[in-house]
Amino acid sequence: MTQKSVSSTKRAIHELRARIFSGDLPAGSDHLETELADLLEMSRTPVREAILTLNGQGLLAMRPRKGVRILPLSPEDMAEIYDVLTELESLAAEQAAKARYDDDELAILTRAIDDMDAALAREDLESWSTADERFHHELVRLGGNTRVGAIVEMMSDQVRRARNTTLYIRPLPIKSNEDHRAVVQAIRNADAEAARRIHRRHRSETKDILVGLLRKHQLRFL
Amino acid sequence: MTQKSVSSTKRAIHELRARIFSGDLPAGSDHLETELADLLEMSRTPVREAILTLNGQGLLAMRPRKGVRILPLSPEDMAEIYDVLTELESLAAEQAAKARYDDDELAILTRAIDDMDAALAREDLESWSTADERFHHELVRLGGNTRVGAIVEMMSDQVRRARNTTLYIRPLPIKSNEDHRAVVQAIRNADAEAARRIHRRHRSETKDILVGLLRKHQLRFL
DNA sequence: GAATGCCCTCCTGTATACAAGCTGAAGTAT
DNA sequence: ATACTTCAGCTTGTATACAGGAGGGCATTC
Repeated sequence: MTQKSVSSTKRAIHELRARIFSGDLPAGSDHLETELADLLEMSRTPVREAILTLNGQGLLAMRPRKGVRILPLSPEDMAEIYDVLTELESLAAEQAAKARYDDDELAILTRAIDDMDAALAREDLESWSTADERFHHELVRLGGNTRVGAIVEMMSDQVRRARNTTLYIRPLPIKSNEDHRAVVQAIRNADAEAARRIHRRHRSETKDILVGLLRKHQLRFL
Repeated sequence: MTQKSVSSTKRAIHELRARIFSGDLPAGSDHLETELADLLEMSRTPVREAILTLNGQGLLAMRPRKGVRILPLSPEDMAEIYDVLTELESLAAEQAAKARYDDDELAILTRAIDDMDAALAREDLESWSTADERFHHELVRLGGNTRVGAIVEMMSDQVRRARNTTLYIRPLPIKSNEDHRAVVQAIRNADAEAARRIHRRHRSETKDILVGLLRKHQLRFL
């Protein structure tokens, strides 16, 4: 059973990611390789490979002899990441508009928007959040640049914890869907410049809100 | 001598990178872990860790049982990467302008520009290329966003081989420095919008030239 | 001659062994 | 009391052992 259906390394990556996002492995905490190996019930080797991978994705840092540190997120980190997301997602919006997708292909976007509306009506922030994430993810996919996709995913992972925290202290994102609809409309009209501009402003505003929130609530490290 | 001054894993990463860039490990070629371990005169473990790292950086792909493939670069890849570079570097230019650096701090940029001029006068393309790289790297550094820095470096690495190839078939980049100077001037004037716009156009033009070149010369995989 | 199936090789994934050097603590000297 | 030194333990980095299974080649059959 040396090679099972899914490799231990992959399991380690997924398990560790899940535990980081859930706060099970809290931001700022240190963990020895052996500790994590015991936790995941496997040897150090696949754990080490997972650590190396997650290190490359900016989720943790390897600090020789002090264990791996689950990287905390400061307001400055949040600002950096949202600046990257702003640039790359608005590029994606522009490219999606140029690709001239038909309504069928844009249906996932409008469905995500509808889901967000529904979730907001129920004040179900979890659902709103996942639908919002779906919208942005799908937008990037339609942009068609696989590198942009990979980078955006990585950056989204890095802010995931903070996103969950701010979700309940941020103002209700009621205006958000106006922007989303406008972006989709611009894409539908093949108005690349508008798609870019609108999405850019949208993301930029989100950044200001979230970073402001972290600063205001003194959430220095999430 | 289990832990020497610099770890085997780091050596493996650097050696492999160097050999990939030099073409010693050619694009598209496959290599078994054992083969690379023999080549670098170390055991499979650090080689494997290096492979994992470089895989995360998009330089090679792990293909179970077929060895690691040194990833070739298609014109489409080139286009993707330059689109990312265009967005993120122009963000950096914008931010650098907002940071209000004084002439001393911008000196590295102007020096890089002068070096490019000098290299061009001698038709020394190698030197021009390294100076150009210095300019872009420094611009990103002045932008102050560490994530942008990391991503740009990663993307630059991915196109490094192709860059070297196109260097000798592309038109002499004589107009390039006009743009570079204009960007620096905009940063000096704290004109963030201009810095962004000029650098954006500059990068976008470079993209068109290089991607066009690859297509024209049928360099499908570099 | 082509197709199918079986077998063997060999590569990879994982566990384990091991040594080296850092860290922190304890003890000593000033 | 503070600073310096030494020592022991522990973590990590690296090597190695090992098994499972995939892929390719060869043989057999139609």
